[in-house]
Amino acid sequence: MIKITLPDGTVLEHESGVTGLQIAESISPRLAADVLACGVNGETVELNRPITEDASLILYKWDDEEGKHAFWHTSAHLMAEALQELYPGMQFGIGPAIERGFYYDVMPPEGVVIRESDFPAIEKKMMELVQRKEALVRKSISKGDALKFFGDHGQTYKNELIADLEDGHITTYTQGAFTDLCRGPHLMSTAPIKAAKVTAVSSAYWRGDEKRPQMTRIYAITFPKKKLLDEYITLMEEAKKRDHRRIGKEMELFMFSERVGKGLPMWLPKGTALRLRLEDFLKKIQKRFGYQQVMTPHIGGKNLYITSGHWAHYGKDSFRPITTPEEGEEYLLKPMNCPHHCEIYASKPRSYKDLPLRLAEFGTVYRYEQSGELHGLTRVRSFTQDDAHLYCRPEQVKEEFIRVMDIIGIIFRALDFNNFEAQISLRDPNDKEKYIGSDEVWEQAERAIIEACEEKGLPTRTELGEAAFYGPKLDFMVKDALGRRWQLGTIQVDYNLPERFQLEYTGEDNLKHRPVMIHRAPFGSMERFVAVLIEHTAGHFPLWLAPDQVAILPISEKYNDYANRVREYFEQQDVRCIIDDRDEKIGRKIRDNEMKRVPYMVIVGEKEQADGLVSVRKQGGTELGSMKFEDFAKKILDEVREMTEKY
RNA sequence: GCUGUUGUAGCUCAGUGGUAGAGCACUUCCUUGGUAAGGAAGAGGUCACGAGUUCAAUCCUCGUCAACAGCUCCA
Repeated sequence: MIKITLPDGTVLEHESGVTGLQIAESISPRLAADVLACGVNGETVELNRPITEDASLILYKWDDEEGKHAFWHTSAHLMAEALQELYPGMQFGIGPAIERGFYYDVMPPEGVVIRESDFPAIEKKMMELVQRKEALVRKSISKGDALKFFGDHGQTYKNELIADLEDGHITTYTQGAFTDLCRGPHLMSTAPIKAAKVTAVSSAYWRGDEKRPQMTRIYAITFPKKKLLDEYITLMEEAKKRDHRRIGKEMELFMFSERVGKGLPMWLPKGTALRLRLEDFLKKIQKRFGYQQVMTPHIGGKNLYITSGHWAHYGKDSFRPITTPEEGEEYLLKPMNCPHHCEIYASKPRSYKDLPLRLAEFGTVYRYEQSGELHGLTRVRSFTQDDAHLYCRPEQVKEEFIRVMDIIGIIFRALDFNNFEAQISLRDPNDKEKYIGSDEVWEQAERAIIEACEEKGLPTRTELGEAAFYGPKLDFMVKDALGRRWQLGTIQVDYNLPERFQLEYTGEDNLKHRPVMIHRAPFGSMERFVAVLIEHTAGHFPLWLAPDQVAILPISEKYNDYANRVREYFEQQDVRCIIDDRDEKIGRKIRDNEMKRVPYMVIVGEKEQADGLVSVRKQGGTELGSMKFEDFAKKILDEVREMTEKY
């Protein structure tokens, strides 16, 4: 007999060789029907894998990540089986489960291109195969046999994978006529898959390497119930409606022009006003935290970037240098603000008493992003960083770092970004060539970040190889409407630029010392931040940011005069309002996008006019009753003050 | 940058080898008194741009530009 410990601490006794499924059956038939996979001593395995020793057991259902993962991983095999039947000679790469669904990288036979129009056939074939309720059979196989088997089937990509695997640890899974190299885990059979949708096709480099062949990547998602698929489709449609590119156009926040150039956004009046409110908000906070605003030019001499190391690192892939009538004179559009700020630091002798020196600038920078990377406002070629550089003594690094985390915390709280992730980005220890600076300073910088996060108790994820070339960073990531991750706030510790710019301060000991530099941008860039904010709020901005705060609707043209009087008062009080006063066109604008995202609507008619009132509704329809329009304006201003001043 | 898809009215999109359509928005008129409206009429387009094939190209072919999805990249 062996002991099986369940997550709630219950210990069950079972015969050795018992399976997860049998244990589920012994608990309840309902559970046995729902369970998809199980975790044995922390390893996710199939339900029919015999358990032969004392173990902790978790039964995973659809609602568990592990359950979904096994479900979608099995679905990837199912799709591959379908593709194998539909396209004989298809070669397979890898087919993992992802956050939402799964994909399979395939190399179609010569001349075959898979298009969106082929999706229904693939879905149909998958559902047809499911009817056979095929079991997934796991088999350990020797490296030699594996190479021979997949070689015989013309699967060169699989063999490339096998070549990297260790003999004795190779397993395959077979369902029906399809056998795949795979570690698992899987469902016991394809039977629970009740609905499938192929969602996209695109290409992907084999093993993520630009120099290797491009394979066809087919994305799909499956569900244990048809209803869940319908819900998913609805959800995706809803998400599309929140796309910042769409809302930005509707609300007239920003635009692009082919003639200006791709990736070069232009802020329209309403978008500009919104952005300026965000900037003012941050400026106020920064002032409190001891920052000083500076302003620097949009270009800098080429030598500046040779000094900083950016020319060597990015020069080739940047906007080309600007030349002048002067022979040999070259300027670069600034791709970041740090070198300019370093020159400000170096402009006069600094004492330890001057530190930390905090220089802030809403600095517009220009980067020649690959054309395929451009995406709405989230990835552009000109953008404004809410940048600042802190120059401090080495022993001040941690405290300064923590103070920046506090600022980011304030911003994220004020805008209700709760679902962010903090990521510590370190350098790739196997590719030190990519980075500048000695091991010693890198370790120092990495330690400062890790310790600061620990001290603040911030849960983080660590990514190797994601650091900037001059230093490690802490990034705050937020997801957009479609679940794509974007980096917003960033804090970077840098021992290298002070070195390259020979920055110094005089210490208490009257000797010269080198300051440490912290780069930081709580929003990241105004463009990206506003984009994510739009998707986060679906364009329903909080009152203090909303382009228009109140929509005024006269009940008929007779009350236009009164409505206009109300509007004038609101405008005097800096309450942003929009009025629908077009003669006899009652309610036209209301329906229109111009007004539908306005937080408050006031209705004015006979009884309001008589008593100097407005009837107030909140967006969405909640009636708030009537009140004096002066009182309502005050209420709005109070509400705004409350939102911004508590931070 | 790579692979694939797309580009038709302000917006969302349909369509055809013989010079173009819908819904919403817009303009005008009508209706509408507690409301995030309704009716009628009208106005809007070098069918992204350039070249080729053709008697004839918005449609077919090639190129350019831009957008979208994914990959690679992201100071």
